Amino acid sequence: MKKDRIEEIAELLDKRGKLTLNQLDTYFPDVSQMTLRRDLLQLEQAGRIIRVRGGAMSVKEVQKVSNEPYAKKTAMHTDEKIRIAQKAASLIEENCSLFIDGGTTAMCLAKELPDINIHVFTNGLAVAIELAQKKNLNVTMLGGQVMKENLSTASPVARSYFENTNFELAIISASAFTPENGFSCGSMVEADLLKMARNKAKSMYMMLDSSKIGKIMPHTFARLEDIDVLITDDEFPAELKEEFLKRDIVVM
Amino acid sequence: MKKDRIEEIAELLDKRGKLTLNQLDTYFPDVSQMTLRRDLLQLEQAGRIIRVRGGAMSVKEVQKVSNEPYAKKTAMHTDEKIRIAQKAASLIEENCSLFIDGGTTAMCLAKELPDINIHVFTNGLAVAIELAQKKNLNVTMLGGQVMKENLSTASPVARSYFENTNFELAIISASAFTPENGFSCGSMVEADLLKMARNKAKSMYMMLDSSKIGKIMPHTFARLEDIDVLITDDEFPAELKEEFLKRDIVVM
DNA sequence: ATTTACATGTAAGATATTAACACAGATGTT
DNA sequence: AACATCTGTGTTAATATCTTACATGTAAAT
Repeated sequence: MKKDRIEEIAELLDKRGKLTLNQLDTYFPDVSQMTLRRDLLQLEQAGRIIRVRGGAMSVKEVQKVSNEPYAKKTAMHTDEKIRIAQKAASLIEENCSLFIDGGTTAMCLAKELPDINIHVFTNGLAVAIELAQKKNLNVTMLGGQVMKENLSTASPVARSYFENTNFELAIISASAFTPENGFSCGSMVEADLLKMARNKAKSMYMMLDSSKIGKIMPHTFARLEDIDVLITDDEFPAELKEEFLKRDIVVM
Repeated sequence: MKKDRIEEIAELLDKRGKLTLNQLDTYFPDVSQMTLRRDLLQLEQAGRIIRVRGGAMSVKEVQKVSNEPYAKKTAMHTDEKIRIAQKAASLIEENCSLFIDGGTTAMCLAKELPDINIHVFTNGLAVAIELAQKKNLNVTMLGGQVMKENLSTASPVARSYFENTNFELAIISASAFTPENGFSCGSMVEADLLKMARNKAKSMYMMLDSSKIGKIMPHTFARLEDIDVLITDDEFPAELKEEFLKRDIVVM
C-alpha cells in the first residue's frame, strides 16, 4: 500500500538521516525507483523531507548538520553500524536496565531501541536526546566534562554516579580492537568510565564493526575475555571469531 | 576573492532560502558554474547550506520548513529571548565559571555566548551540545534523569556533582514569576537543582521574559531578593522594576 | 627564477531526474 | 456486464545536473 510505504520511508529517513535512491531501492525491492521517487516528491511537498541529488534527507538531519565534527563521523560506515545496532537492539528485553556509551554506534543503537519500558544510562549527549524521544523509556545522563569531539561526557566525577545506580547490561562500542591490546579508546577518562560500567554490569555486550579491527587506541578498557557477547558484521575474520568462541563468548 | 564570494553566496541563500545554480550564475557572471559548484560544496561541508538538485538551500530555510506546522513552542517569544540572551552574554567575562540551566532561554544564551575561555556547567542536553561547538569554552554536563519535555537533567544525584565544583555565577531562566511566589518552575527536582546552583554561586542572574510574569508554577526555587541581576525585555512593568531596584538588584 | 599551492576554467563522461506513454486493477456508472 | 475513469505503477528515452580529470593562470614561498 502506498501510504504505508511512504510512512516507512519517512521513518527510515528520520532514523538514517539520509538515504540514496539505491539504498531505498534495496529496502523496497518490490517497487520501482520511479515509484520511490514519486513517494519522495510527495514527502517533500508535505515538508517532511528534503530531496537532494541521489536521494533525500530528513529535515531533522539537516538541523544536525550544524554539528559538523560529530555529523561527519556519523556518516561513516553507517550501514554496518545500523546492522550491528539492530542485532544489539534485538537482545534487549522489557524492564531491563542498561548502559550505553556515547559513540556513533551507540547512537545507531539508540535509534533502533524499541520504545518499551527499560532504563538506559548513557554518557552520550546525542544518545540521551535521541532516547528522550521515546515515551516509555527512561534515560539517565551521566554527567561530566563534555568531550567536544564525540559529544560524550567523562570525568572522575561520574564515578559517584555509578555508586548508586544498577544495571544488568552494558552495551559498549569500541574504537579499536586487537587480540593483544583488547578494546581501546582514545580518552583515558572515557576508558575509566567504561571500565566502571563493565564492573558494574552483570554482563557486557560489545559492538564492534570490523573496520575497527587491528587498530589500537591509547587506552584499553576491556580485554577479549571481559565480554559476554560480541556483536559484529559479516566481515569479521573467522580466525578471530575462533578466539572469542574459545572463551565461550557469543559472537553474532 | 573566493572567500568574499562564498560569504555572499551564504548570505544570499539565507535571504532567499533557495537558489538554483542558474540563478547563482546570474548573480556571479564573472565566474564559471563550476566555481560556484565548488563554493557550494565548501559551504555544504561547513554545514551552512544543503545542496539540492539544481542548486542549494540554506539550513535556516529548512528549519523554517520544519517549524511551520510543528515546533511552535521553541519559536515562541524567540525574539525577546534572543535579546535577553544577548544582554546576558554581554555580562560574561573571560576566565569565569558559570552555571546555565537547560531551558529555551538558556539555549538562546548558549548560542550567544562568545567563544572564549570560560567554564560552563549546565543541566541542559541541548545546551551542552550547543556549547560543545565552541572551541575555547569548557562544558560540564550535570548528570541525572533526563526530563523528556525539556531535555534537561535533574535528580538528587546531581547534588553530588555540586560538591566538588565551583562557579561564580549562575544564570537561570524561570518559567514563572510573581512577586509573592518568586521564581518557580514545574519540577521539584529541577527546583532543587536550581536552589543548589543558587547557593553555590557567588551571584545569580535571572533571565525573565515578560511573558512569564504573573504565572505561577508549583515549585519556587528563588525569591525576589535572592538574585543579583534581572535581565528582561522592554515590556517589563515599571512598578515591578521598582520592587527589584528597591532591593539593589540591577535590572537590565 | 622556480616551485608550490591555490583558484579557476573546460569539456567529457557518469549519474540522476523528468517526461511521456503504457498498463493494470479498483471503483463507479449506465 | 460493459464502459469510463482514476490511481498507482513500470518502462524507456530525453534532459538536466554533477563529477572527474586535466589545463591554465596567478600569487605566495623558497
